[in-house]
Amino acid sequence: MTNFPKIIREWYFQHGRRLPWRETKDPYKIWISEIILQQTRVDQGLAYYHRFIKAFPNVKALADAHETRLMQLWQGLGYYSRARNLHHAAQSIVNEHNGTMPQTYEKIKTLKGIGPYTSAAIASFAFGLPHAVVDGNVYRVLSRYFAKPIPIDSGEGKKFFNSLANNLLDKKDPATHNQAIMDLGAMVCKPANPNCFECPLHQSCAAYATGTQTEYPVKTKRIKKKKRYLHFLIVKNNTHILTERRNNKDIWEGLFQFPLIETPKLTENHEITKMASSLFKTSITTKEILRKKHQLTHQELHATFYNTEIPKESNLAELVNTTSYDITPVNKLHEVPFPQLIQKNLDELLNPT
DNA sequence: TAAACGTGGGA
DNA sequence: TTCCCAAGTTT
Repeated sequence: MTNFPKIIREWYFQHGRRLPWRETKDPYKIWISEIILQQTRVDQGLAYYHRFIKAFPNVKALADAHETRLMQLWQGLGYYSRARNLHHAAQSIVNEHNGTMPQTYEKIKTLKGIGPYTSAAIASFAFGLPHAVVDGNVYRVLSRYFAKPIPIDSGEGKKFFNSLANNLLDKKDPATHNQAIMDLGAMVCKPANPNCFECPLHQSCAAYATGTQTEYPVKTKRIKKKKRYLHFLIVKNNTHILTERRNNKDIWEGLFQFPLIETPKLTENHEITKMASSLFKTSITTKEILRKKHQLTHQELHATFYNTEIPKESNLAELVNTTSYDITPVNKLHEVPFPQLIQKNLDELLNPT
């Protein structure tokens, strides 16, 4: 038997971080914080949390919002399906749960974007219910502490660590216990270079005893990346510029971009000019202005941006063959939620040197 | 069940 | 530069 819960609890009272979503029991705020923090570091999510709560102080405000407004607030945070799911879930809460967060683990988990981890987090933090959170931190802490070589990305591993975490859980104060084990993972039992000397558990940690900390957690899958070649066309006159919303089941769904031509391999400018011409009613030329490589988890994006040379006084609506483009005032461009690949290069694209 | 979904920081 | 990975979920 172990006094694991008692040890991490005392450590947490001394060393745990004070974070805004820990100062409240409001299920709404806890929910928002948990979604923001999925696959995201506290440092990266903190400012987004404050902006989001300010813009949407309650579930009704969120449910009533326009999706593009959500995307503006989420811009730069990544995994944009989180924002769409948040919107969907807010409407479910308003329409089917009388505007309040459901109060059992199973019911919370039925909401879009809420899986086992987030449901346990909300259930324990907001309602004090005895459900152990199992996130990346918990997998790491437990797999090291017990030196368990079961892959955490297997069905067996998930089941094993979930039941282990629940067996260890302090049923009298699940909220503190859950915060404690995650904080320990984030601050001490870190992925690389864990601070074992200051870890309250090191005397009984099986990995520490054998110096094998960095061998855990075990994972099986390796990710393979595919390369994509994206060609964005800057089409603007004196006042306006063409944009389009990404709607297909693909990266950046719900965000905006400049008119895109995608090719299966690296493509020369004159080829792009030919392909671009079919989008327009008059003949145009394209001039390359910028190339960027952009890494995603599963894709390596090779982006090329082109200035499309058109008469300064062109009527953009009459210039193009399709209605799938939006005609956006250039002075409103800063309000458009773009992926970082575009956002980070906006100034250079609009004022090419 | 495996694969896909973003971004930025650190080694 | 390149790789790993961080408060996971969906399909």
